[in-house]
Amino acid sequence: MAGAVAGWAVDERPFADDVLEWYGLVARDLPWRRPEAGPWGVLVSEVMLQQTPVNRVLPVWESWLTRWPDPAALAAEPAGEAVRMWGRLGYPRRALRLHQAAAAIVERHGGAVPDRLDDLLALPGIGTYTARAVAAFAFRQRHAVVDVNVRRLVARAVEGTAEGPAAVSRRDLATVENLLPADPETAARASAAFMELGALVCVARAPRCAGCPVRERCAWLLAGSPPSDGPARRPQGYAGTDRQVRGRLLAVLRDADGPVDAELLDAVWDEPVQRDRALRGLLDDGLAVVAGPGGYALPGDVTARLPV
DNA sequence: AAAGCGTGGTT
DNA sequence: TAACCAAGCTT
Repeated sequence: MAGAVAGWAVDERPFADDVLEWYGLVARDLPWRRPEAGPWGVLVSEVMLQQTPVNRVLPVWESWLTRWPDPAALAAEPAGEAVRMWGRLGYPRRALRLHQAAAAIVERHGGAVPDRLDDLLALPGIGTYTARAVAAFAFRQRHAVVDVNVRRLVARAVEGTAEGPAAVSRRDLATVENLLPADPETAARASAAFMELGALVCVARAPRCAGCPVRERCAWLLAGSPPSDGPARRPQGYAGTDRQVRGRLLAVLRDADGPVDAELLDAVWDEPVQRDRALRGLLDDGLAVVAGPGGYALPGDVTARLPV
């Protein structure tokens, strides 16, 4: 058994074992991975991490959990406080939905984060990825947890292609589940390890294959690292979009203690049609409310001035 | 089911 | 420097 560990030939040893061994050596000590984080801490971290890098989440997560150590504490405050605490994490609708999720957890589950996949999935802002992540990481269940990192890792290591699919499919879930060890606790750890490998080594731009624990069996590397064949993803674009205007408007509301006059909002964007459309969007989404004649505020910041 | 939704670091 | 990229969800 040349090159074998404990009787495994390289291609017989489970994929997850190689990744788990690597994970044991290099895993980051992230606060939401510690047992004391609890299910609420895990849930909050997963929502904050949606489309947002770890380093930016860390300080906000700490403040959030200190102020709102359980769902009931958050649900007891106005939604606007959640939006304000969210700060500049981006996609502030997540703060609103996290507040709604906290209320739903209090109402439907007695204030305890549910441990069943379908109960998690029914919460606002919790989709396929997040529900599985919470069930696996907080409750140590065996579920395929497939995010962009895992899609890319599987595309390369298993399928031999440079890029993963844009969205999760049933087939992806099945493929990943087949890679999971049978024991739930080990499977949960493996799920974190897959994501960590995608985040630290099998990265999008310039993968660090030399330090990869599965380089000897990676289909993409064995095929000579062929470039992506599919069409290029169309760029996001941000400058000049409604998103940028919404961001500026909301920043003004967030940084104020209470209602602000419309003139303050007018100052953030010259073009009135787009500005009004963006403001209307914030109102429609519940991220802002009318606060008296010509005034606007975060939801809950409206105490003194009410619409006439 | 494709498009909308923030923000900032990296290359 | 402009483009890319980051633990997605919703409609």
